[in-house]
Amino acid sequence: MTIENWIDRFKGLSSLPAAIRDRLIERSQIARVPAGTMIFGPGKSPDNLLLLLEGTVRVHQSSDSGREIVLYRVEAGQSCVLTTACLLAHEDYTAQGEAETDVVAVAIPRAVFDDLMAQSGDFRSFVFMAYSRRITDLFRVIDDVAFGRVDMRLAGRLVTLGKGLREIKVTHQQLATELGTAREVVSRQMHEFQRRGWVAQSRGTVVIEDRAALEALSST
Amino acid sequence: MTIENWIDRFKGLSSLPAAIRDRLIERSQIARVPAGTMIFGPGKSPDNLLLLLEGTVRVHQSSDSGREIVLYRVEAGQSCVLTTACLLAHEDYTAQGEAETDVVAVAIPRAVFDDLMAQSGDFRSFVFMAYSRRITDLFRVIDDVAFGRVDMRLAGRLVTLGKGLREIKVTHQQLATELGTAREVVSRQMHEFQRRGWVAQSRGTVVIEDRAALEALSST
DNA sequence: ATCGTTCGGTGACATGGTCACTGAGAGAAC
DNA sequence: GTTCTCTCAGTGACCATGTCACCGAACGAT
Repeated sequence: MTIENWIDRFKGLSSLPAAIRDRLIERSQIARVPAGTMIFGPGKSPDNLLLLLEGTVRVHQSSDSGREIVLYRVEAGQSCVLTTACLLAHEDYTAQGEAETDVVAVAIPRAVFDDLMAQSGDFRSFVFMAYSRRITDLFRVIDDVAFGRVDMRLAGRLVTLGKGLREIKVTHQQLATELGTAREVVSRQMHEFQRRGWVAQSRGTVVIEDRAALEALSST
Repeated sequence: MTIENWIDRFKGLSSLPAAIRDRLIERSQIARVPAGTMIFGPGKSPDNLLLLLEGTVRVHQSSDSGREIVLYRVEAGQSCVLTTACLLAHEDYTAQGEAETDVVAVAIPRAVFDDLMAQSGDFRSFVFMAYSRRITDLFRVIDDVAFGRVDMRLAGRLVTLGKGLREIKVTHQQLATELGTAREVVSRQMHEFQRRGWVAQSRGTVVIEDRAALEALSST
């Protein structure tokens, strides 16, 4: 699949009529963003809707006190759609989005987005479906933070961050940010996981020794 | 203002062209819902977009363990817009909306909503503006729950629930649900507020004795 | 090899959540 | 009015989590 055929990488867009597809391809641009770039954030509202072709965007929120929490990730094949509310409503979010890896994305200008919303029911469905997904993510975060236990959440996060690999490059501080907790709390839990033989650790890396045990704990 | 002129009660809708306004009025219905009714929730996705004319809808989330947290309130002049994502994406939310008072609302059927999204840029702006507001609310909840202190949050909630009145009809359990915490925690904090002379309590009611002190604490 | 920085470990303490139980208040039933 | 019952609030003990202060180990740069 060439990069020009990017539309078919988005499930909800492949059913668009040919005329709309052509306009979309013609009026949008491919953007390449290096890892670490802040894509949107306080005082930096994006003027495009991004559809990710490669890489991931991590969206997180920082508190005044310096603690942070990861809200969700935008993966390849998904869109930064919550920013469109911001984009169209001229309102600033306190959340910020950062390229976690090098990112390749389709940038759809605001005016084109608005046209498509007007002209295509399929595009509207695509957008609302993406909204639905993100809002569900946010509900999940609220549930976890308000009612979840740190050990379960940490175990689950290790499994998903591991993506099936044995070794994860991540610091305790980064894990704390994932969960919205403090580094010391992660250190203590990781120590306990290590004691049980579920993980092995060295500076900046975690090795998963017993994925099943972590999964079991995370779904208690 | 008669109830037929409800459109002008919604800031973002009053600029709609006359033709659209007429269609909207013609194809929507006024719904009256008694206090306590569950308007949407797990397994009950609404098939209308509701615009509130009178009353308030409280949207909250329940955990498996029985604890609950209030996510936001929809007031008169606002819309239950997050449910439209659900409505159009056929996806169930875990959150539920409940009429907190008797509610009078305009019910816009799904098909009409979709037509309006296609035909009116002003309507699209209205919808995205409402989204933006709700999502900002959710970010705020996450920030509070993850990083906030309960004494500050409780003080703030007492002030807003009080709406300027001296006396609030609310139980400790209800206050706990507002904040997503446990009743005992609220009882202890209320005891402390009482000791400081900021509130007086009796069964099921709280009297605010020193609003300024509560406000000061809530914005520490 | 040394220095400076980042990362992780740890103890003491404060805050918040859970559990088990108590008694007080208010309306219903008698 | 008295009693019964149910909801609401208070409390102590304990556990989980967050904060603070500080330490040493690991690593990269020079």
